[in-house]
Amino acid sequence: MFQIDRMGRKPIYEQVIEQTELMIVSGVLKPGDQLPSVRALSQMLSANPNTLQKAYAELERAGITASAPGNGRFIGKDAKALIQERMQALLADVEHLSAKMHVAGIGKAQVIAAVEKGYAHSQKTVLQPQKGQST
Amino acid sequence: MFQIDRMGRKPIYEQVIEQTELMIVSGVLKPGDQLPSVRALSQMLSANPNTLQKAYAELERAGITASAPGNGRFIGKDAKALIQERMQALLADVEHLSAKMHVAGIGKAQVIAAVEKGYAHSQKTVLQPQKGQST
Amino acid sequence: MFQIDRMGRKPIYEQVIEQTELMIVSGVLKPGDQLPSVRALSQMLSANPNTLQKAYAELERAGITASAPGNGRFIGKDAKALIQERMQALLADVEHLSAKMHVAGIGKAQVIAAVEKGYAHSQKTVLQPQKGQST
Amino acid sequence: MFQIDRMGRKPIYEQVIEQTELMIVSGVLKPGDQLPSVRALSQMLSANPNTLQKAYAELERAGITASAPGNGRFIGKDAKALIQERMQALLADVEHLSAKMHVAGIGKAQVIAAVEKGYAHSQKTVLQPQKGQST
DNA sequence: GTGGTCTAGACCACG
DNA sequence: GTGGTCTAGACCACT
Repeated sequence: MFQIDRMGRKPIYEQVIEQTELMIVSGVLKPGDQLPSVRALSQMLSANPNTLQKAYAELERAGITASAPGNGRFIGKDAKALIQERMQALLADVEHLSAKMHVAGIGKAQVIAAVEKGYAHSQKTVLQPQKGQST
Repeated sequence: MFQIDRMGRKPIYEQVIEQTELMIVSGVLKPGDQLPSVRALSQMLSANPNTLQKAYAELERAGITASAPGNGRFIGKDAKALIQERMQALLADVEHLSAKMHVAGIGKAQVIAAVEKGYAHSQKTVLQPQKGQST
Repeated sequence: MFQIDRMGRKPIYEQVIEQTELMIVSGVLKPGDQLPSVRALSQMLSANPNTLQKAYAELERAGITASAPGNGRFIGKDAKALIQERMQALLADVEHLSAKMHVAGIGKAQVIAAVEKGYAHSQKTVLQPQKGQST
Repeated sequence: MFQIDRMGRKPIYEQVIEQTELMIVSGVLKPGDQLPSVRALSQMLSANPNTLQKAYAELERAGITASAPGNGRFIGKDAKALIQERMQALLADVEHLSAKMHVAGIGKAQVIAAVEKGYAHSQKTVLQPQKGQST
């Protein structure tokens, strides 16, 4: 269910957040679904419960999940919309990367080809954690 | 000459590296040009000399600069080519971002529009440090 | 009869207590009236009987209700007075909130306007559980 | 500088957040000021560094502070405005409390008197942690 | 020195 | 069983 990369700069809790968000936005997890408990998830990933607690806390703060103490943690009603909205910010990243590549003399065609490739392989690619931002 | 952002996750030494590379690849700095000394730069940026030493060391390790002890530090002959090669890795980032956006339901057209925008404003954009990689 | 919010910080048993008190103090429930049994209420709210047991126990401890074993649970004679007395403590909360707002530069007029608004809409407002005490 | 109440429901990290915000909004702390380091504060309050880290992280997430790793943590430029905006939410609490008191038969005059009292004693009151929300 | 992350283990309140 | 808070102690990267 989760795929964690312990090496690499990206902290575990961020990976959990990102993958949870992707599962929501891609429909694997739906509003009302219950998330694995911190303890259960901590066993699955063999990570410390506190680390997962931190991940979940951040999802809750963003309004993506809601917790009912004693009952578990659930995906909120507007989770998908909230995430999609935040994902719009990725466009700014693409823009910035494109600017760098332009300056570096990389043809626009190559960049667009990369975009196409991403759209083609999305399922396979997205659930694997990326190795490390090369910037 | 350098524009650094003290707040924000990207470490100062990485910002110095990136901006130096961008200045080389965009032709502002040419092979044979001399870089400011660690001490001089440390005053310009009011940053710790160790920090800049680290940045320069990494540039040197990558073969981008060469130091003639006692004479200063210069941009290497193949600097531009080396950097361009490394920048190819950015394509993988674009691909990964595209995959995420596909899953999030963001249209391919929007992504390509962002690419176009990046290619249009490259000069203005690139020298400003980006706020934070959302990935 | 009861309106409970499962998400949100306020525990269910406190919500039951508070709403029971409000119904008493507002005259919806009168001394001698019988409360629903733990089992019945647990079905109505689809909540754990232990939770409601806890709520009732606290009401009883405060002298607001009295149970005749085997006969049910009834609202005590002085229930209203007792609750009103406890509600005086809310004045301290208002005072504390006012102090914070003063420091924050919020005008006294705005605070008083909020009080007026509360007094105007009391019926509608009070039976809905509040989202979260910001203090 | 900080006044912590270890008993009572309100967690330490929330108390630190609240008191920091109050110090900012009341002008004791100004934009650009440096906050005590997590380690220093952890000694002052004889609390665990992680606890304070959590408090500071939340302030940062809200845009109230900014951290420069290796340099310390500073109060952001718009800190005061951000907090004031959030404090507007307290008006809703006042309104809700007022509604409850109306139902409980507490005179509006008493409530307004409490507001006045709060505005009068704000300095003394606000820096002391409140004992416990009576609701 | 600074902030940030992680582990380990404990305790509490809630249902 | 659940989530939430706290402590203790460690490690890392950055300045």
